Amino acid sequence: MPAPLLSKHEVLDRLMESFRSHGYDGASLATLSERTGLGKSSLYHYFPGGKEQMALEVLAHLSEGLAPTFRAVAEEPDPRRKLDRMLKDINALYAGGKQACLLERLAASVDRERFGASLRAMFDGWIGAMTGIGRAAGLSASVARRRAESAVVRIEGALIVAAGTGDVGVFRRALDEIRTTLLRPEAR
Amino acid sequence: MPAPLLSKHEVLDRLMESFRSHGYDGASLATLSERTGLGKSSLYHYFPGGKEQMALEVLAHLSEGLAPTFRAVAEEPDPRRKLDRMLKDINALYAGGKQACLLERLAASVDRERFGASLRAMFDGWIGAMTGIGRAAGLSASVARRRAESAVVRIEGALIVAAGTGDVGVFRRALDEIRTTLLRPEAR
DNA sequence: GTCTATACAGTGATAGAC
DNA sequence: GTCTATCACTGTATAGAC
Repeated sequence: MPAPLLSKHEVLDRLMESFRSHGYDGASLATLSERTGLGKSSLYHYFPGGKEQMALEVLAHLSEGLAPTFRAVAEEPDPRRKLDRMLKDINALYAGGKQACLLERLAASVDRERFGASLRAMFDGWIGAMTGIGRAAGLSASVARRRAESAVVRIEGALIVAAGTGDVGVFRRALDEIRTTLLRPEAR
Repeated sequence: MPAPLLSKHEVLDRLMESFRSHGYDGASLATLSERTGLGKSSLYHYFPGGKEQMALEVLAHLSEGLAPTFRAVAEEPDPRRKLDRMLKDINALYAGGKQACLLERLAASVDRERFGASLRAMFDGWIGAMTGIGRAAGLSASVARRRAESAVVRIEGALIVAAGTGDVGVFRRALDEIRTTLLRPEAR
């Protein structure tokens, strides 16, 4: 979208990075301007709705960025490899537990109500994708769904605890736990 | 501490409530002043260090508020009842999943580095208390500790996902999962 | 499209009267 | 101890030149 420096893709990447590291309330237009290299005016040219619109578009951008992972997971026939692919991409997305989650940052913001619908859609899509992995492994719908929800819960929680304790090992152990439990056969 | 209206205990309660609902960055001195009924000057009279000091003292206040629970859990002889007591108090603290966690809010703030040591101590204390429950049930130190960490991770994550999806059922299910798995005998 | 300049409310924080 | 008034600054957001 800008003729000159950055593509819209790159701009959204940098905005996302800013929101993730500073939080939505903590990211000022000054930081956003600095990180993107765009003046405040240019920022408003692209996002007339201000910070709120930026966050909304960043959410959509993240959703698009996640699509290839979800697609690859859906197309991979082997359940075990579905899960490995998902966990690998998640580990990369959060830089091994060092990077915060955009969804959490927005869910904790003062404008959270404005993001409600988008956040819900993102969480549901994510849990849905994890549910699909369990289903492919032969789990019942209810168990697959319950475990998927638990997996997403652990990932979000691990990021918090890792940040709070300064120990990214928490995140690694959470992923390991998911790896060894998500597809475990149901007891009967 | 104030001769007139509110005790320091009550002031800290209200500050905590403000930080939890608005986030650290989202809670302005104006809101803090309104919620406590204290003018900004009075606020600075009690907390010369400003917002940062308020958050630090609120953390200490929370720690004191949690002490009775931890003590009761430690003194209760039956492991099962230890756990039930802990989960009951946690459920109350977070209002069944409707209230955010102060630790998360501070860990996500722009001033997070200033809270680092206190946050780490709080998380460690919490995980330690949960570990004690597992130990009392005969679990090995390593398993008890791993499960305790996982429990705290789930609680934090469930609060995020519950807020993001608008479904407090997530929180209830997370507590249920902890109730049924934390003390499970180790496989051999 | 991007720049400089700026409006104006709100921010954290302080001073001094009472 | 609390008030009113105010500080310097940053916040989001716009206007208008180029």
